Amino acid sequence: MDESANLAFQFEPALSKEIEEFGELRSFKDGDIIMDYGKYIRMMPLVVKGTLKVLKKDDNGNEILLYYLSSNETCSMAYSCCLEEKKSEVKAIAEGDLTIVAIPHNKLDEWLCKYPSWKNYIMRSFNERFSEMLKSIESIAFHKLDDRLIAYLKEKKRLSGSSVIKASHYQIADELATSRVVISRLLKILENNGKILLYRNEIKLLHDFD
Amino acid sequence: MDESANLAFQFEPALSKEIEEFGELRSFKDGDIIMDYGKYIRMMPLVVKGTLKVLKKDDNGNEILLYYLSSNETCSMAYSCCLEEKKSEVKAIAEGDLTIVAIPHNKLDEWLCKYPSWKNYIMRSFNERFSEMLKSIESIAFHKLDDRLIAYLKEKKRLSGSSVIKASHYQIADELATSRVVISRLLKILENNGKILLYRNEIKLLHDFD
DNA sequence: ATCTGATTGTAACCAACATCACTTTACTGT
DNA sequence: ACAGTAAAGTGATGTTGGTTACAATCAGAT
Repeated sequence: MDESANLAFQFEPALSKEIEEFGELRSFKDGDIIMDYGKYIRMMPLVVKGTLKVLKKDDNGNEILLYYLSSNETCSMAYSCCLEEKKSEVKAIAEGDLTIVAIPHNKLDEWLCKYPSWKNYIMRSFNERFSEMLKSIESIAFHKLDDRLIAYLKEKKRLSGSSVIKASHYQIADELATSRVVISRLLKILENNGKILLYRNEIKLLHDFD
Repeated sequence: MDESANLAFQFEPALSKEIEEFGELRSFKDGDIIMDYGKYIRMMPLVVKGTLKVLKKDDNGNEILLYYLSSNETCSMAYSCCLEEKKSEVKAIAEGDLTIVAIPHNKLDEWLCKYPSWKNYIMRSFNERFSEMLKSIESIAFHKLDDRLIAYLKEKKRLSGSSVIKASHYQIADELATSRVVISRLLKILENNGKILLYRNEIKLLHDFD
């Protein structure tokens, strides 16, 4: 289990060994669903490589982006769900190629007391997720759509490492919980201001994209 | 430490004893600040009696309500902050009379492995807070202000156990991150529809308040 | 009793965004 | 090359909620 080596660095050797032994390395392709609404979760995913997108849907079927998980991060929601054998309240989708280590649920609790580095990792994850959710709330409650769109594009750039973002206006609208028409309009304004270039299923961020 | 007896029921006896020994019972009055932005948190509050209001403020000074904590609940944010000696990202205010048990931060980690009931309590708390935050995001992102106002009034009723809500329009506006004028308008509509009665600093929910 | 400040009511106006309707463009498979 | 489909552009129009401004009302202090 070579690829998980980058995960290992932050864990004590004995734990790394256990992760190698009990964790299952799994690969996914763009759009594959790792967690889904109402489904039970029996393993906790640690992201080794790639990006995992976490979404929340309401009763009317509207979906909104909660946060992205990248290398070495994990989904705290999954953790709680695993422990209590609860159904998932969120959906997690692979964004591009994705590799995770699936930790079986019975190990989670065991390791918590056995390995301080695991406990710290879990606690830090909880904390990071809270922060992300707070940012999310702040963004939705206080910022206008154009700001949120810019923040969204920046985040995409950061995660992909590329200033070319591959997504349709429709997908973006979905993740920001608005309509395609609105996104098209705002993107067009950004293009007119010389911030981006628009292509089909592709947005190129220009140099002075702040 | 008599009043914490209601907390005790869910913990194993040995832990209850430790809570009695190391926890400090504290009382607050309406409006007292238990946690504040940027301040370090050196103890974790368990709510014994009353209600604790948890808020988040953005850079521009806008504040929004995250959730309420009532009896036997605790603030997971505080937990993470305590562990890592981090500054608080949220503010917690007493809503009416409030009694808490303050758990010193050095015990948190110790008990986690020592007492399974403590670990379960903490994990359940994390989970509940995540759910609350998800609800909050859902509410802000997908529901219109009138729905959110109704939900807010219902929650107030649930927490206080009374269908008379004591709050000014201004306070409500603050917690829903909008302006006083807007809240006054919506409340007046509810009154005209026979759902509520308005008084100064007081709102009476009528029977068919759905 | 009167003054003062906080609270509430209300009208008018505006910006942001949603929604609808339709056109144009770009890609895909045959 | 052409049809079919998905994506994107764009105008018109309605709704929600934010803002400003001002009047009316109430409660507590002097």
